[in-house]
Amino acid sequence: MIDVKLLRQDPAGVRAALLRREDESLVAALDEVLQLDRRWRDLITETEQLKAARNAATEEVARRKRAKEPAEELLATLKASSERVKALDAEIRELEAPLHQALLRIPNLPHPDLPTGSAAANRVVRTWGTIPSFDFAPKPHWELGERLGILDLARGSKLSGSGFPVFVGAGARLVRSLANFMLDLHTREHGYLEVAPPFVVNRATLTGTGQLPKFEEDLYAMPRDDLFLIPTAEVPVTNLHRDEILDAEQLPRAFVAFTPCFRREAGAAGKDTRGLLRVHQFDKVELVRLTRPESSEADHQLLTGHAEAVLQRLELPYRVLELASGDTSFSAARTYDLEVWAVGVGTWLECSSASTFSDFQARRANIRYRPSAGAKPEFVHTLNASGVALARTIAALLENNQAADGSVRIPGALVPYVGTDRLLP
RNA sequence: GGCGUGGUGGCCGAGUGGUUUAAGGCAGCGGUCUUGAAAACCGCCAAGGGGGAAACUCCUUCGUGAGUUCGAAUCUCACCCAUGCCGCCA
Repeated sequence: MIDVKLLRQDPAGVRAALLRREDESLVAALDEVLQLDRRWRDLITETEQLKAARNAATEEVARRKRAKEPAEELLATLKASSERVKALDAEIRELEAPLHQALLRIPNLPHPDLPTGSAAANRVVRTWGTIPSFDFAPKPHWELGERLGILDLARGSKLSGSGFPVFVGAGARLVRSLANFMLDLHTREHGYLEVAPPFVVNRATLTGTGQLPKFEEDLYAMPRDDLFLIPTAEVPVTNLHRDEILDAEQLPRAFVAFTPCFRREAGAAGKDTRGLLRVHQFDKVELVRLTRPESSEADHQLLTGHAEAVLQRLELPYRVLELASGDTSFSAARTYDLEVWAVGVGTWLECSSASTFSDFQARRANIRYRPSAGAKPEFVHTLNASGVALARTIAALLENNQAADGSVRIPGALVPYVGTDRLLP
């Protein structure tokens, strides 16, 4: 949620910042908020003056009752003013719901340093590793996976529909190995606290991180219980401290969680959907940090580095993209995408997204900290990065490490986990 | 699913219609004392919002919502959450 006070102070500045998201409809949304807020403040001022008078009179009634003095004429006037207050309160409540809803649908302000424009304006920050070359035509991962007997897309479709891959044998073991490798790296070397959260969450939790109310269509829902499957571990983990006031010494908090992620991918049909490129369920190791505002930018760099370390140890060539203002997601202020090159499909695959949300999620989820003892609570900054998503990483691993005979080399960092250095057809 | 019990500030916890402007304690902050610390004692310590240049001032909040009343933490109704026992169950 953006800061309403900032919007009141500098509506033109906020409007200009939001327009960098390349969404013209935001002008009307902001105007609606400003108008509702103006009306709300007028009403609240009037009502509070009335209430102050009423409270004073009520106290006088109490005093007279105790002193056994008559209070009938006061009670009569109080009845009238009390009814007036009740009517005004009702009017205020009717304004607050739409005001709050409108605010929840306004995205975060993009960081001033972002390149302006749509995805075409995304900036390559750096690249790492060497793209492998072959003296044969490299196969896509779905062919390699079928041939190795580790990936069964057809039976996944039978069970649940397309986009629900089944990993079998060494494939299932590879999934487990990757999860353990990443969790070990982040807990032992990067200082993260491992969390095993629920995969099913309520509306308040999804509102806290920004998926609701605007993106309900993207979620798998269980209407009978009004619960949803998590699209990412970011949702339950960021919300761990929802409605809490943390001590300054508790920051930064650094969590790592391995969970499945469920995404309806509504409207994405047909685009890059083959094999493991875009699926409805995939596993992901997620990193989440809660920081003091002044250290969030440095933390963002650190966090991105932690995700990169995974790809480096897996020997996967990648590039880091800084997303342009129009390509940065709803809640984020700034995002670096990590894209791995996959030789079989011949494209960059997004395996991680490392974002800072400034105080946007903290404001929604009401996550605060006390800068020093006795000081006013302030909102923390929240950040997260995939560290990393498994499906596309497996696609790249299979494709980049394939041999002419269809076997696949396992990178050294994974060998202790997988128990072999090569998968054979 | 059935029958109970409960939800009060950062935490614990008292409070059944009007000096509750929420007792008391813990934690925290400041002070006295002390070579220093602890202890003891004294004081300060909820959040959100409105108005104001500021000093300050006002309003709201006792799980949530609705109701009764001049007035609700307290009474009524509904819901949510937690918890105990029973039932079912990996």
